[in-house]
Amino acid sequence: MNGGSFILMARSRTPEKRSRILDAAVKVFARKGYFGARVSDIAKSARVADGTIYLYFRNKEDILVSLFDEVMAEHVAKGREELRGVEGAEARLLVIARHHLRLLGGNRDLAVVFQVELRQSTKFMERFTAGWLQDYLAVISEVIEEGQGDGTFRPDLSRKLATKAFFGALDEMVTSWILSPKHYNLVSQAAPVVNLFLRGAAASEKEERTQRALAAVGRGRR
Amino acid sequence: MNGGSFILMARSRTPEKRSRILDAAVKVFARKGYFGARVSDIAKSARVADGTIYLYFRNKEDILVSLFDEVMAEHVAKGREELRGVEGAEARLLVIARHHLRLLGGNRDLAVVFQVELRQSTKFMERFTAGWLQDYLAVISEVIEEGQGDGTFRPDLSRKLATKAFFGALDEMVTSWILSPKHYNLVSQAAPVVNLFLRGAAASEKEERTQRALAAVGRGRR
Amino acid sequence: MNGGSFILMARSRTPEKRSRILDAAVKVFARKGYFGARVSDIAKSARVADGTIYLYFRNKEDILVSLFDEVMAEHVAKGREELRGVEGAEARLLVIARHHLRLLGGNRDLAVVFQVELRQSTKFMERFTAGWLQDYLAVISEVIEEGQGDGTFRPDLSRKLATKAFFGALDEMVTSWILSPKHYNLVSQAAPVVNLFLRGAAASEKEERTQRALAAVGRGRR
Amino acid sequence: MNGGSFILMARSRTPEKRSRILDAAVKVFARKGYFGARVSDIAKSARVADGTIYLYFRNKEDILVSLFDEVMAEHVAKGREELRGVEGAEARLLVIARHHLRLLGGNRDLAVVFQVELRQSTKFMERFTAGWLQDYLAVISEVIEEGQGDGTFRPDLSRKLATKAFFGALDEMVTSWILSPKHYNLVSQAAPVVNLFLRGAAASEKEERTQRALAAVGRGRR
DNA sequence: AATGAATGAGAGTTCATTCAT
DNA sequence: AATGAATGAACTCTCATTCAT
Repeated sequence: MNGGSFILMARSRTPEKRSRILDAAVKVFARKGYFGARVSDIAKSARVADGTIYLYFRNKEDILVSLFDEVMAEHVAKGREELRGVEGAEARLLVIARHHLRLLGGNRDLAVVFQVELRQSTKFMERFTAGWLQDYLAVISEVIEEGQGDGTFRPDLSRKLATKAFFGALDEMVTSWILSPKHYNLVSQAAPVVNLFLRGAAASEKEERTQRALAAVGRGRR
Repeated sequence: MNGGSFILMARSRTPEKRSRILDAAVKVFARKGYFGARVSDIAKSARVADGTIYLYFRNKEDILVSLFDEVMAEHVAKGREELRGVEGAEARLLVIARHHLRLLGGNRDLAVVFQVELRQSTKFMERFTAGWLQDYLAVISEVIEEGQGDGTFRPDLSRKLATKAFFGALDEMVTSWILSPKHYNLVSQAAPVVNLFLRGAAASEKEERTQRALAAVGRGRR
Repeated sequence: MNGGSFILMARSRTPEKRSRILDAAVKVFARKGYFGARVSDIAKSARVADGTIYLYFRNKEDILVSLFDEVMAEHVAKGREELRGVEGAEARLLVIARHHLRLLGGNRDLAVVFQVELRQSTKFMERFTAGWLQDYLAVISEVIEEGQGDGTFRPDLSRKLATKAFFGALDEMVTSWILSPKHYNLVSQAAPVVNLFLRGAAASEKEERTQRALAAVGRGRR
Repeated sequence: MNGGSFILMARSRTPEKRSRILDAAVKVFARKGYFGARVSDIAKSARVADGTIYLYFRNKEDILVSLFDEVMAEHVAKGREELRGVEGAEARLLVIARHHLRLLGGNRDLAVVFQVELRQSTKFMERFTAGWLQDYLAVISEVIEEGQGDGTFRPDLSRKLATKAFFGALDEMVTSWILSPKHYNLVSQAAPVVNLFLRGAAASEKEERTQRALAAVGRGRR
């Protein structure tokens, strides 16, 4: 016998349906925003009844929070995994940057939800900060500490500040990418961002001298 | 003669009342979030009737947008002013950073609205991006261009990317400050952020050698 | 088997509930007027929640319009039915008059809604006129045409004008009945109205002579 | 001293301003309907301040009621005047019909207000019925009585019913004219309406015989 | 008398959540 | 477990009316 039975079966809660709801939620939240999205929109998009949502999630907010928690859990786990095989603070920062930009650059809707919708309110923000972001920043912070420990990074650098600056730079790459009408590859920005973070924007003294000379010549020519 | 006019005048619409509403809105939006805030909350906080709000603003959204536009207009104008008296790309970046962090570090509620509430939805974000943020980033970008022009900054640097990274770093300082329970001085982070942006996190080669030596000694001691 | 189905079914939208809302609306509109009636009044009277109304109707206006459309659809259909079995323009006019006065004379609330509330604004009026009234007048017009065709009615009569006059007379009977505190039988006016419409108010010449004589005698007596 | 004084004069309430408000009200009520019209719309159209309206009228409803009362007072007075010089019930009915259709046919906005807006609600309707309509119908009724007295009108006619039918016919002419996109002359319908009212729609017996003969010939030909 | 800014009650509508089936 | 009709709290915005000037 197959699915067509006369006997009513208590179909059990399937994790597949749960995922369908979360996937639908990403789409709907990305298009309409958290407050603009109706639970019934998500239900329709997931092809379930409105009430079914509440068998899997406590309420609308729980959908967003679960979405975030689950994506982050996997993301952080995979990140630690990738990091395991890599030596050196600089290389590790690059891994982190690539990992970060790959996740969001690969799914615009998810990126919108993470960059925009999750920052809806201080309530979410605090949850975000107290939870995964803390973990996330801790990973970066550890790498920087390691770099300072082995002399790769400047010892006079506030670890906290550097961590925030690095994260902030990555974050802005994503936000900017979301809002840009152009469809460029986000991951390709990983290396340049890390390079800038490591070497800084200023020319080295030697470079600077060369540069100035060239600039002078350039001015002379005109 | 001033107040004593021959012309009979009804109570007139005062700009003072408008400001009172905007100030109240900052407070209320910061505490409850844009969607959580009721127009009547703002009215109560501004000590006006609900309907009065609509004499000064088209609707709730217009309050948030006006708030943002007006603060930004003043902020950008003052910023350009400050920049006028300063020479050199590095010094100018510092001015920008201090200006940015001073504005938001001086008014936590305003900072919350700018960092969190204005990013409510892609609708606001796009308005934000298409408008003031563009101007804002343009100012940074010009300074970087200038720095590259006179040899202060590395010539191999994507100006766009550097601009985003710089803004992203500053932005993250503010967000982090908002969400931190500690009440540290935000402006004091301007110099370190600019320093990191200019010099990078990596130790210079000379430093690196010294560092490694010290690190080796350190390890030996334990 | 009927009610006991194998298919699981949630509480389903019943047409019965829709009717209950329409019935309630007639009552409430009649008592308070369209603008004076609150949607919540209708909901309460129909013993449903406010929101339920919106499962069956797009908005408040749609209640009134649906009410009208549905009553008219049935009324016109039944009218055509009744007319089918009747021969002769005069008899047919009587059928129309009785049908019209029976509908409204049998339900004072409905009559109020039709005579008063539906004429709220030119918006409704135009809808009314462009739609059902057109049909309604067309039926009358056809009967008059028929009467003129077979010589029963005067050939020198503007069909349009006669139609309007007949409808106007009926309409006024209803309006007057609504506003009268007396509870007389409205249908009983059908025959006199039709008689007046057919024979006119003026005495025939023969009658007139008799009448004048009698009148003269009457005056002499006093 | 003239109007141009430095001293503030208590400009006295001018009847001219009152009329301006009433004229404006007719326009605005006609275009937007009573409920759709805002007091401020009327004020703007009358070129006075919102508050000024309340120096001349108790409230919004009072504007409509005053409008109606004043127009009717003049209309009825003029009507009685016109009637004074006319002898005979038939001629008098014609005078009434022409007078009625002239008033409303000469001012579409006023007609809209009278035919549509004044029938907003049973509240207005009752006021209308209890007041001027009563007077108005009384005039018609008297003429009919007179006609019955002198043998011009059929004695077996319910005076009340005939009055309503006559008024209803006229009323429908106006309503129909308002809603028609065509701009025909309303007064020209007075004579045909009165003729129909007096002679009826039915062919006289003699006519009927002729008619039938002609009809038979007509059918034969085809 | 005139003004028009200010008031605040009020109502239509939406939608997260519940629960009978 | 799944459904989706039903619920009703909640909120924005409008506008008649008031009243300080």
